[in-house]
Amino acid sequence: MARANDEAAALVQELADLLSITGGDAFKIRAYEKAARAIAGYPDDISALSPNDLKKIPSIGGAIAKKLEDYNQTGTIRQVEELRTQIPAGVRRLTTIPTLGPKKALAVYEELGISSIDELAAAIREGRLRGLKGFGAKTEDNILRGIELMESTGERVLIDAAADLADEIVAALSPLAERCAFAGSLRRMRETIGDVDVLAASRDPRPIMEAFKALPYVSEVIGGGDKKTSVRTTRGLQVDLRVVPPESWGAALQYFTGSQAHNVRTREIAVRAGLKLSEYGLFDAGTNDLIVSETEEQVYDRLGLPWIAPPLREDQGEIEAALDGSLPALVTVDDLKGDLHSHTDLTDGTASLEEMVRAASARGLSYYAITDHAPNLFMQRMTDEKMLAQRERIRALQAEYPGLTLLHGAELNIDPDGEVDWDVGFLSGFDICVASVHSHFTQTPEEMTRRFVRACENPHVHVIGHPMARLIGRRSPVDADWDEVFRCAARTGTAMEIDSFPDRLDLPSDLIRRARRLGVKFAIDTDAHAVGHHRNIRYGVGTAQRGWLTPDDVINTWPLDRLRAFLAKPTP
DNA sequence: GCCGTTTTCGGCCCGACTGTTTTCAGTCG
Repeated sequence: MARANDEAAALVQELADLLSITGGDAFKIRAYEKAARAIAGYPDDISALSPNDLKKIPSIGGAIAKKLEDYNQTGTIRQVEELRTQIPAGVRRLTTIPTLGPKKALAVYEELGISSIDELAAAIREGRLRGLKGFGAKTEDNILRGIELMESTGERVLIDAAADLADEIVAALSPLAERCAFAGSLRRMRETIGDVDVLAASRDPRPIMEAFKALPYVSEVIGGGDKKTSVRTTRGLQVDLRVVPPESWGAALQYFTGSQAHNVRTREIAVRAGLKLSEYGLFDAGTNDLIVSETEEQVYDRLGLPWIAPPLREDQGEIEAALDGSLPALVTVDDLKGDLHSHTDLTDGTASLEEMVRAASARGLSYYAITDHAPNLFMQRMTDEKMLAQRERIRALQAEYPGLTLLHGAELNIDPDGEVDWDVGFLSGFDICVASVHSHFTQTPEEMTRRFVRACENPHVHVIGHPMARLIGRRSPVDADWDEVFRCAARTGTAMEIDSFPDRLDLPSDLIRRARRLGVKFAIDTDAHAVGHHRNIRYGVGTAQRGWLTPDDVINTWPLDRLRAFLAKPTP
């Protein structure tokens, strides 16, 4: 995604947030929020658009187009700057605490002058919120729990923020280096990233280091020499750049990709073979002669191992599997033939049916499911009539896409008892149904387990969407006896979703491995709400790889006829 | 502020849940 779109979207979203704190018109605020999503999800660079073209973007009218024009010319939006002088940034940060919205944030700011999360936590502990209208013991409790949840992710960022930054840095430095790539936890596709590691190969590090320090989004140079420079970006993320001689590339990439536990294991193997492995290469321990270092493949090969894909490098059994030749042939983005979960502007998506289908076609998919929300998620205002009308539009649109089979589906809501929207008659009209938990997140594990089991036993539920319903850093996963749920999913032929949204990545990789061992099949979906969300598929696939999945484990790598047979579900 | 097979004004994302109240405000999806 173009950086301008993200920055402009963030400014418009900030405008919405600030207005909600100052008590602006609710409809206006929603209009800004919708516009922010539209900008972020817009496929082309908005900084290249004229005011007239800006207005053609859905949800962007004259007023917001003018603000975007302001952004294109000045790099900011005047009204945002003005509101910032009234509401400190810390107050807006307060609204990111779960259960604390704009009204309560304004109250603690105006009554007690609190404008940071730390101050708020201290004030609660000192009992200074007592007596404040609308704040009771439970509220205090919830705020403290929310702060704790946020702090548990620490300074780490979601994978898409790190990946976008790393891609940009690699693109900027590549012309100056013989090779350039990101390594570290990002290359291993961990779900959150603490700092970004970039590796470059060159005989002349200095120009690369200088270019790196001069990047526009670098706010602070933390330190640096000839081999390594560390900076902090304007968004607070630390980036380490290491430059190595070209002949050390493979060993360096292996070393800086980690994980540390994986590296300990590979170095042990080297030692036992009379070798020494470092970031500079694989050496003879006796003579110190360099043996190999140019590619990762050479390094692993000389250690008697096949190349191990980075997402597996966690010392979670990959060394043993490599030694006995049982490493999985991991699923890749190219293996995917379809996407089974997507939304349009009929519910909370920002793109039309036609735009979403065009994007799916551009991905080279051979089947694509439209799965808008079902009526029990009341805010979406879904009706039988709307769903049936959408089906007609899909059937008509199909004629334009001979190579792409369009499936009509829905994302059903699993209610507290495990029931879903609509009766059997209506459900049987869909090609595919995803079913997800969207409410009652705090049931007991027993209730939650029963709920999922009942959903899996429903012959019209094919995929359990984002099963843990977590939002990384914002909402804890729901609690269930997952082994029990997975056994039921395997028995009933219900797939578990791997939702590719960077703040979901759900199922997470550890549970994917558990589920796979119990015979579960998976669907790697984008859950796209905008054209641009299709790009998130790389994170879902990365998570699947961390879960050791092969194409055979993933139903949307299968040819359509095999998928359809799966969707028929076995009769109990 | 956006939008239009209800077309330049009037509707739009409303109902459930929680925690605070004692009839409802705030938050969330």
